[in-house]
Amino acid sequence: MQFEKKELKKKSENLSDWYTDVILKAELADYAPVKGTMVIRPYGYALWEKVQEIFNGMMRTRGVENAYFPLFIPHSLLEKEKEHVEGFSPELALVTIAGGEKLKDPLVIRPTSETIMYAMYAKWVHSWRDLPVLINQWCNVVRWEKRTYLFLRTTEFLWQEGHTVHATEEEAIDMVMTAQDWYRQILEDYLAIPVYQGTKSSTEKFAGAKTTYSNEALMPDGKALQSATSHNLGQNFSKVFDITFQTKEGKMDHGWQTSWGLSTRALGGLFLIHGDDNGVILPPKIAPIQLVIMPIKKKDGDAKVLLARCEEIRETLTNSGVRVKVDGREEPSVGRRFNEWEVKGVPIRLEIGPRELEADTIVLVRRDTGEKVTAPRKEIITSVQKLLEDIQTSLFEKAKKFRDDNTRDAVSYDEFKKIMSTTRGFIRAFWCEDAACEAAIKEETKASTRLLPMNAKKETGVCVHCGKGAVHCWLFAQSY
RNA sequence: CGGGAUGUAGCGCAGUUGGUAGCGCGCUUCGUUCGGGACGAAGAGGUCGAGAGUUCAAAUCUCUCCAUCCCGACCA
Repeated sequence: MQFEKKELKKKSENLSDWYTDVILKAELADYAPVKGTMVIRPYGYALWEKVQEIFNGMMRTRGVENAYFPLFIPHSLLEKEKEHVEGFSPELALVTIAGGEKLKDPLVIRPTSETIMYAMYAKWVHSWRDLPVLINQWCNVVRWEKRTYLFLRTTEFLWQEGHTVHATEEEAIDMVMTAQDWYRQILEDYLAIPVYQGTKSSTEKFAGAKTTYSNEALMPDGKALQSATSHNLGQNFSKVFDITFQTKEGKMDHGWQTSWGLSTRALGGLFLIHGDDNGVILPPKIAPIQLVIMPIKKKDGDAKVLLARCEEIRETLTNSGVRVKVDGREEPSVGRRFNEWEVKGVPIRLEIGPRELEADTIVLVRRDTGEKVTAPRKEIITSVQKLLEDIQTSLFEKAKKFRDDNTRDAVSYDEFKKIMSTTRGFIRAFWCEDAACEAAIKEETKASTRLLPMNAKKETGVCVHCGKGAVHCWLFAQSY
């Protein structure tokens, strides 16, 4: 519950120590008994609920409905799509004994739900009239990663996975693009995380997908975080799962499918990007508490009047849609409580004491800059709303500037290597699109292809590694 | 799965040549405080990660486990 600021690690000194420290101290999450798992504590979960609320609203505009499919998947079902099972088998958790008996067909704890959902879709889809199928589920998935990290890579994590079936490929592609746009909005407009969007190389794409679209964000240490992905599955799965339908013309066809997911990992990116030495900084649009009211009590002041004023302010702001909390605790001391809210990243602190009561003003302090302003109480709603907007915008702008400043062109391989051994960040470079070259670059520099930017024009160039002809500039970076 | 490190009060740590456990913070109670980490007084809190061995005696020495964290290969 309590913490010492002097124990708080500096973000500038050691990013990963700082990150872990801040997550624990801000009470966002805590380590759980099983290695690689974590408890998402109420304050952290509130962020996830906010993401759910926003994303559900987006999905509704396209008629995507929520449903729930089982946690257990028969291993035989997973094996149906060859690439898919190969992609996931190293990280599967299997249930081999249940009810005291050894199972003939082990149960897989879902690493993703394509197989179980599509086995069901096959039962439900017969006619073009049954299409499109537009289903999303919010759930947990398990991937037995060797190396884990709070939020960014945990053995079990929460996500949404949307799975759709369409009558035509055009419609499926349109769905994927829509999902990509939703992700851009969530990441950029709400989490204030600027992203590059584009397609994955064939080695980096989702196991079983025709095309994978990604949203890549840059972290302060110059590594890229894949923050959400959308897949055009083509007919790969519908063919093995027999999702067939009769067209208007009376012909049989396989459904055209998409799947797309956003996980709690995005929250990890949020903490990494916006935090500072004093803790996390939450963008106002996603912050569970946008403003905390701190009454400053004085021995000779009238506590009742002060607290009544705080209540009044709370009500005024709440009615205008601001998420407010009054910190009327007697202990610990004011300074310490200031720091608690700073670690938790509450965007605005409102201070009110005898001076403000006297002058009928309030003091507003920004979490991101520390800037302190006094405003007339009458203008509180506009002052607060403007400040919240400013904070939201400036967090995004700051992150975007960092991302842009750390996106570089590499013409030669020496240049490429130099960037990777110094600043890292995104590198734009020609690549021949040969997987062997990609692997060699990764081996030698740690950088992998992140994506081919959307609407990338065909150009004439030579591969930064092998010197053979190349038609596209790809984005490279070391990934999380 | 390789490499490194660490397990002693809630957290951070100390504990010498083996002698039966301590410090800081936090926690509880009372009082005075409160505009950036207040103060006083009185308290509570431990199978020293687990097991085995050596010894009159083990937090300390030996062995075997286990767990966690960090660094690499795999990944949202």
